[in-house]
Amino acid sequence: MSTRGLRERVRDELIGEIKDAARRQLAERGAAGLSVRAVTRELGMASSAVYRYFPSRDALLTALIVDAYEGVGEAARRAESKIARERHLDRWLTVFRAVREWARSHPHEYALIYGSPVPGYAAPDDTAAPASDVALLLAEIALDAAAGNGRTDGSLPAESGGVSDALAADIEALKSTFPSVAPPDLAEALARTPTSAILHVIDAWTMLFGAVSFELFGHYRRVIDARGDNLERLARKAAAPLGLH
Amino acid sequence: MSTRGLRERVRDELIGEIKDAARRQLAERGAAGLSVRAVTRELGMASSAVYRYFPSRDALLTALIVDAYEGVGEAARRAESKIARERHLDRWLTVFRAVREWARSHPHEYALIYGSPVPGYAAPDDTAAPASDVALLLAEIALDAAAGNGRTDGSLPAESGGVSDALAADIEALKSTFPSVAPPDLAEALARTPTSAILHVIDAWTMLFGAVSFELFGHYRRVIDARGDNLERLARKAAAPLGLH
DNA sequence: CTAATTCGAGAGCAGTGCTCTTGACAAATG
DNA sequence: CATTTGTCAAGAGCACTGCTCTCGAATTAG
Repeated sequence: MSTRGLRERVRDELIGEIKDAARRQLAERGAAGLSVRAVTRELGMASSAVYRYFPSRDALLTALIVDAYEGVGEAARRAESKIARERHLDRWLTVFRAVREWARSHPHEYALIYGSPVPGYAAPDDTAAPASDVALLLAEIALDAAAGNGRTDGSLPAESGGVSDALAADIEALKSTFPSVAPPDLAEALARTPTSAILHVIDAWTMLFGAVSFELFGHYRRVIDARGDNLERLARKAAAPLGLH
Repeated sequence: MSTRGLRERVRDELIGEIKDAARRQLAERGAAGLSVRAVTRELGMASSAVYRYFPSRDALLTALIVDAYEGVGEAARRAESKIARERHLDRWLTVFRAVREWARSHPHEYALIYGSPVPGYAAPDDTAAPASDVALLLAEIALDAAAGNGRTDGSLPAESGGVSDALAADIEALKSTFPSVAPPDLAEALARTPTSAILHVIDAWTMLFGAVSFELFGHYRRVIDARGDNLERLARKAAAPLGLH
């Protein structure tokens, strides 16, 4: 029993070491420059040994993708948790800032998840939850703010018009997927949230990563230098339609 | 004279054939799978011959990047030019739609310019103009709309607050770069445009490519299916602060 | 017509992902 | 305790990559 557990533990440890070395390589040379041979050289093992643990180079990259999603999500959540709960706008802005900071300090890992998709990478189901983490965090803050603003039902303001039937149906369908990626109370509250408010959160999520990607991928070069200031301004703009000021 | 011109013409033609073959490869296997040997196989020449025309594989990719920038820009401009000039919102929405359509029909070329940057690629100066083409088109439409709305000075409404000094200074600096990327009359009109309006255009530009990237890179999977409808809604949202309805 | 330049082809180098075989070691079974 | 079974790392090897160099052939310039 314990012997078998030990064997598995050694295996898990080695998998961890491989991933760590691969992450170092990734940070230095980028995804295209990640070589399993270089990884094994760093670890002092034969290149073929890696294939006992990862079926292919792409599989190793996929493992790093999952970790990276958890990395951004945790960074955002950790920063946001330090802000007083009733300071809703501060919490919202903190999420934007934390994502940007994580991206700037892990540029290649960020590019791995929000840049061009890896060819052989078909998003596994266990990626769904961590990938939507930041969006859910934004939704949670928006809900808290609505509740704090005296709306006893805790719901966000509804708007009419501008939303096609197909899009409205999509959001209805989305609501039914929340229980599998969010805690029950949040999922339930979101199910009661108007479609327009959920769309505003999706917009904010899109704007956040759109702006961070533009910054990291060089599209703001010779356009905007004060990119932190710009993101904060954008965050406020995205928050306004949700009643967050 | 004519002989030398002929020689150069042959050279330019071959460069074109290499790029075409490379583009085909790019469309099939993506940027990571682009191989100069495969390109030369398709053209029936030796792999080493390519290096007479492109110093490296990355240089070949860079050439494709420049072409791709021109491709989106032209697609947007061509679609927008077919809309009656006074239908400002239609022109605006058409730009959004055209960029999305181009991206969906050239996914790998889109990923090349708006996805993770190519490692050995340092944006050359001749990329600056085509890269900002879509943003300038959006700005032009916003200006036309403001002029059509009876503002005789053709300027967009100014807003106060929310813009840091550093960011405002960036936009002032940006205004001085317009003459080198935009036609004189547009550059002049933009120089007279309030900072807040220019920021709204930059936001729209960010939102457009943020949403298209999210769609193409799979982040809207299991979130939104009616992505065309969603982009149109986002386009209207981005247009509103510019007085475009 | 000759000299200089340009060009394509081929060989070759160092590197890659990945497969297969071989032999050592540990775990479970008799 | 001895034997079988399964796991593992290592090494050789294949097909491929980007890229360099050399060597003739073709073309241009003087």
